[in-house]
Amino acid sequence: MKNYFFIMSRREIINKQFYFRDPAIVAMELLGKLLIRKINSIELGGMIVETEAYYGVYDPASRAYKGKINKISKVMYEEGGTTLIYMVHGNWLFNVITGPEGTPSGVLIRAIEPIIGIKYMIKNRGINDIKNLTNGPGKLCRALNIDKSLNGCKVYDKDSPIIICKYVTIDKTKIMRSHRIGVKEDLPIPLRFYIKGNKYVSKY
DNA sequence: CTGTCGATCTACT
DNA sequence: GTAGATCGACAGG
Repeated sequence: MKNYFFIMSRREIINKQFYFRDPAIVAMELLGKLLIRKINSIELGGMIVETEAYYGVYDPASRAYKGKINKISKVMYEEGGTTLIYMVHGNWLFNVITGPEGTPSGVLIRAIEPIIGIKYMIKNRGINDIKNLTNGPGKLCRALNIDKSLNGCKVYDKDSPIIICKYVTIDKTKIMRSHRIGVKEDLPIPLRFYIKGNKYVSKY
């Protein structure tokens, strides 16, 4: 745990207003932030290196495209900074809601770089390969022991089991964007953001 | 690359 | 009750 004191000295939870903005802006600015999962007294976490933005009702790839039709799309209407977790293809995916209450948009966290509690993540994932620990949306949920019981948490609340903190600032020239992965019908603008050259990004 | 396994929800029998 | 769909992961060739 070589950077432990550095990390702790930097720890500062991002305020609620951060999430009350356009999902693409939030997705971009979440790169380089620290995602921390608290389980009793232990902590697991890492730096966010890949995200995707989703625009509620205007977005055919969004679960809220057809309105408040199920549990997932209802959570999307909650206020910014709320967690949204749902199952796809047998994997939990972790999202953070953006915008004020009533605007169904959010950011999918696709990959993190493991930093805190790596040995516990190895245990949760059942593999030793560090670079494959959290380089995918389903993988990072398993590594951090995230499931639907964590739906509706506030990532800006210090007592929440999942929080997001300031960490490092990513140089604009290192922020790359592309089209989203796995969606059948994407919007014309690229909404996937990732850190150039980071080896924990899921693809490319 | 290709197929299989996967947990949950929806929409029909 | 169960088939079908879904923003993945993995093993195998």
